[in-house]
Amino acid sequence: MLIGHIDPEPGPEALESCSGHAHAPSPALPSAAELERAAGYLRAAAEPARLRVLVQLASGERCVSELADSSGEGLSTTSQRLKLLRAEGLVVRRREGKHVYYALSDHHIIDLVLGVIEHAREPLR
Amino acid sequence: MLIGHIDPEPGPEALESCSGHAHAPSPALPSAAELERAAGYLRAAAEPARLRVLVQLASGERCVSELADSSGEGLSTTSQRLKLLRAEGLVVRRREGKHVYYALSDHHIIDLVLGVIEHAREPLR
DNA sequence: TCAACACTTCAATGATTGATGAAGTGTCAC
DNA sequence: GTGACACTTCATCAATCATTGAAGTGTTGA
Repeated sequence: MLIGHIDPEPGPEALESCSGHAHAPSPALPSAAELERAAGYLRAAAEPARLRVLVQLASGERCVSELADSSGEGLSTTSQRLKLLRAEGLVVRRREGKHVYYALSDHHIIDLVLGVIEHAREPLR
Repeated sequence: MLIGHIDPEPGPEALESCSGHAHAPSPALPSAAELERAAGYLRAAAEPARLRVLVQLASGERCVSELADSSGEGLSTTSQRLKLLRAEGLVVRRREGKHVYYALSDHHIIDLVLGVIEHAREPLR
């Protein structure tokens, strides 16, 4: 499969204009703050253990000990993971009695998580 | 030392550790390999400098020195970044004379990149 | 009040990562 | 061939990160 780029071909005469900067600049290059924030989302999800938590949360909220049990790791480790995910805005927290329930913060996160998992399941390029 | 897990063996049907909350069993929890691969995609994109490269490539292919110039960093640094992105399968490489052009490998990557940037531009929760 | 429970935070440690200059590879023009 | 150019790889170093036990916080029920 090939590419579906906005600019499909580099141009017939644009073969040597590499050092000329004659390229059309990207439509709206994100600001440094936007890049930082977007990278933060990705970085938070970019670890197998945290990603697994996100996948679990995609089917509904869970409390910390449930997540700890299903991962086979300690409460401290799990709590630290959730803290990071929350700091980046991927999950939200809700206390109910002695338990604290975590859930994905919005549908964007669900899309991101399910999308990347689906991509990982596709046959290799 | 005694503070480990207190659960005796969970019965065949006792899978929840919280107060009897029954939720749908996670539809298809990804395998460890799938999680690793998906996390690899995310990790590769999860850095502002690399993400900026991906955004630039979303509007068309670029050669290494172009990307180095626009980032204000050295060729070596830029090349290492592209190598990582290529190792994770996010970009592809094409040589043409003295130049090497990089492009996003498929539309999934474009969707991922543009999606997360769009998310980062939304108002804060 | 006290004990038990469900987390959370702290601090230390080992592992991973990103940036960089120097050296190496590949291509072109002469 | 030689030199110039466009990268790529190597080796090193500083910074960041994930995990863990211990200690701390908050809630419930006796």
